[in-house]
Amino acid sequence: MSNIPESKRAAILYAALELFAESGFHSAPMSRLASLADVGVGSIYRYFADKDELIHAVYEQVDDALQRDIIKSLDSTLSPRSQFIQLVANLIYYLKAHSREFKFLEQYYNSPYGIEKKRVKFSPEAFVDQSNPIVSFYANNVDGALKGMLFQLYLALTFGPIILLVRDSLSGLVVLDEALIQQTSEACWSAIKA
Amino acid sequence: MSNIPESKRAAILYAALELFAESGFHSAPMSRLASLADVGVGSIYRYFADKDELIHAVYEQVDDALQRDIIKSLDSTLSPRSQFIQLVANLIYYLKAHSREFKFLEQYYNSPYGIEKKRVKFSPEAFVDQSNPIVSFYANNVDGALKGMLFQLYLALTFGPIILLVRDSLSGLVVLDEALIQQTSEACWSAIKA
DNA sequence: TAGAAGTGACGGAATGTTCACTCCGCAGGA
DNA sequence: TCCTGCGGAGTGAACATTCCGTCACTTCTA
Repeated sequence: MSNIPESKRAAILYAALELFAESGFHSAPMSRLASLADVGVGSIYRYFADKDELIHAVYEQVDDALQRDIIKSLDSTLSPRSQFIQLVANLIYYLKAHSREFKFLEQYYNSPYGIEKKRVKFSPEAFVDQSNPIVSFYANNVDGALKGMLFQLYLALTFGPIILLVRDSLSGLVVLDEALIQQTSEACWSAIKA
Repeated sequence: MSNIPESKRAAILYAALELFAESGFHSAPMSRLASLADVGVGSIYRYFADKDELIHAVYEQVDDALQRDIIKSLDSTLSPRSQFIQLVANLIYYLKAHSREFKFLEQYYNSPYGIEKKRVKFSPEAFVDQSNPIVSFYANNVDGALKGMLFQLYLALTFGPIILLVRDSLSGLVVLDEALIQQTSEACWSAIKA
């Protein structure tokens, strides 16, 4: 019950994020994970029932951190336009700086593991949950600044371009500098503003 | 040399598309593919050197068909706006109607298999290839109708939302009816128009 | 033209490899 | 001397790929 077990658990999670992001779930043997985390194979199973549980645990951690960053970037005293542009720009900066997390999330949501999570997080019913700051941004539509679209369409128009662009940036196809990030944020705003 | 071998090859490709789209590359054993295609395991290896070659062959087929559909949908006699909206709407219809192809392509481009293809197809250098109708649409920028952005950004703003929306439609999170498709096309246009 | 011999597509059992997961003995603290 | 967290060899299952006998069909020959 000391914090040593927790730090071992943390080491496993950290190594798992790196290995999964780099190699994909299917090419990340538990044995390789063990040596990367500097831990015996058996010890991994002391903290996680199986590989699936480990994958979900990594997701929870990554998602928590991302969520916290997004919330931090929203400032409801700003105009809707400024609020939105700040949100998009911040998100791009974050994902660019956390490429492991980005790659992991992409995999997770595109695998059987993440399907259920996606459904819960992004369903039309989730649109009612005002405690989520992103949801409430779209739902409140302050001053009628937005076009008045389906929640799903807002999400697609906002996150779709971001995802592709960050992907390209990680592949080296594009240099995501400040100017480009600004331009992207504004273009996304054009797509959803009234 | 009769056409029987070719039709067996075609049967394997067809079954592979279905199986890969449904189960993913890693959960699609060759044995299951064989029984789905109504073929012996050994026969698959008569037509394809290994699983990788098969995956790439499926990709070529799927991509060809998609390319042909896109080209068909472009009509350079229309205004840039109409041309673009038709392109987007058509693409959404196509992907919605060809969910197997869509799922396959998503997997392919997000796996080690497709990385090289993506680099070749979507690199900044590809922006010069005027024989590709999509490229020339952005590159020519008739009447200065577009904002004048990086090729990569055009692609992200156009295809990003489409991909997310079609994904949601396939998960049943959204009903992609004609009105929504129209709305999406116009929103994408707002993002890139001058 | 009957039948023998050759050809190559085909199926699927057999093989070897890779992995997730288990089990058992060990080290060190109480 | 217990007890507890640990490591890593061992186990069995799943899989890609190979190998070889079978069979339908063609070509040759008397």
